[in-house]
Amino acid sequence: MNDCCRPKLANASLRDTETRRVLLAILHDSTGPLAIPDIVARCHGAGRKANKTTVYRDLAAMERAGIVYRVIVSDRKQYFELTERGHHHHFICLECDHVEDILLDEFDLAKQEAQLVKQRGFSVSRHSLEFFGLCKMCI
Amino acid sequence: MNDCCRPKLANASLRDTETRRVLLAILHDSTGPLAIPDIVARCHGAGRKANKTTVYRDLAAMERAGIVYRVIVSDRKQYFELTERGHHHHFICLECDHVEDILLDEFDLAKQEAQLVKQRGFSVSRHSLEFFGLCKMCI
DNA sequence: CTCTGTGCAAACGATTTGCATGATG
DNA sequence: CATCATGCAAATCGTTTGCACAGAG
Repeated sequence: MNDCCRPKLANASLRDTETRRVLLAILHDSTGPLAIPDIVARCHGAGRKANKTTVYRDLAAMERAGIVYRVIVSDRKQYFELTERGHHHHFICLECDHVEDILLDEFDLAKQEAQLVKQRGFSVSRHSLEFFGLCKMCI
Repeated sequence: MNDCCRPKLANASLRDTETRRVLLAILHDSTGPLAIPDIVARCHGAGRKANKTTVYRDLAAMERAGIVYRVIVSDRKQYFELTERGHHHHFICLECDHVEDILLDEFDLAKQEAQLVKQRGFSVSRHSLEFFGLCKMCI
């Protein structure tokens, strides 16, 4: 069932372990980015009693390999999602911390980035756009 | 010198204390949002040996009063800036964590927000847009 | 004088690190 | 069987809380 992950790991010269396969399956089944404590819980729920340290290290390794993406969202927790989901933005509920994907046209953000490079001398590698508010459950 | 802060505190029915005046002066002198550990250090540097707990509480109180704004930027640290700086966006250096203000036209972000409300049923109260990369010092 | 602000120590929660053991390729 | 992955305990670091004392209005 999780066999679809094997090539991803192999391509990245990462060893094929049960924990990594479960992690990828969890991210695959999610409709939005997940925080690590949550991922650890789901891991245990799925019958894989992985240690949190391992989860942190595996996600970091898979991020280095480009398989997962670290989402810089709100304070205090880091979220992860599958890179294959592609670039998009997020809506974050201020009440329950739920994070949901938002797909937008990239309007003139790219142009703005180019301008930053020219005018301020930064090297801009990516951007993130988040909307904050209350989700349907919390309104 | 910090007397300019007094009316702000009074208007918010917050007591006029040395720590609060120093905090406002520090934020006033900064060209971008500051993280609390940094603010505490600057506080001590300015001769006000305020306890970090007090700094956390004062900034929270001033945020409640609308005087300062809590910036949701990267992970693990919360940043603050003066509300009077107005709405803008940020550039964050991935190397040194330096945060700098970015002024952009609000292009169609407002329109996008309205769409979110209509299409997804969220209540959106604000957004944040950040650009990540390397600052001039770190390139 | 009363209520709010402050300091200190301890608690918390996410994340990281060191080290010994286990499994993969 | 060499190398990489894992588990466990302890350390870090930003942040929060409880409680007693001090200062502003």
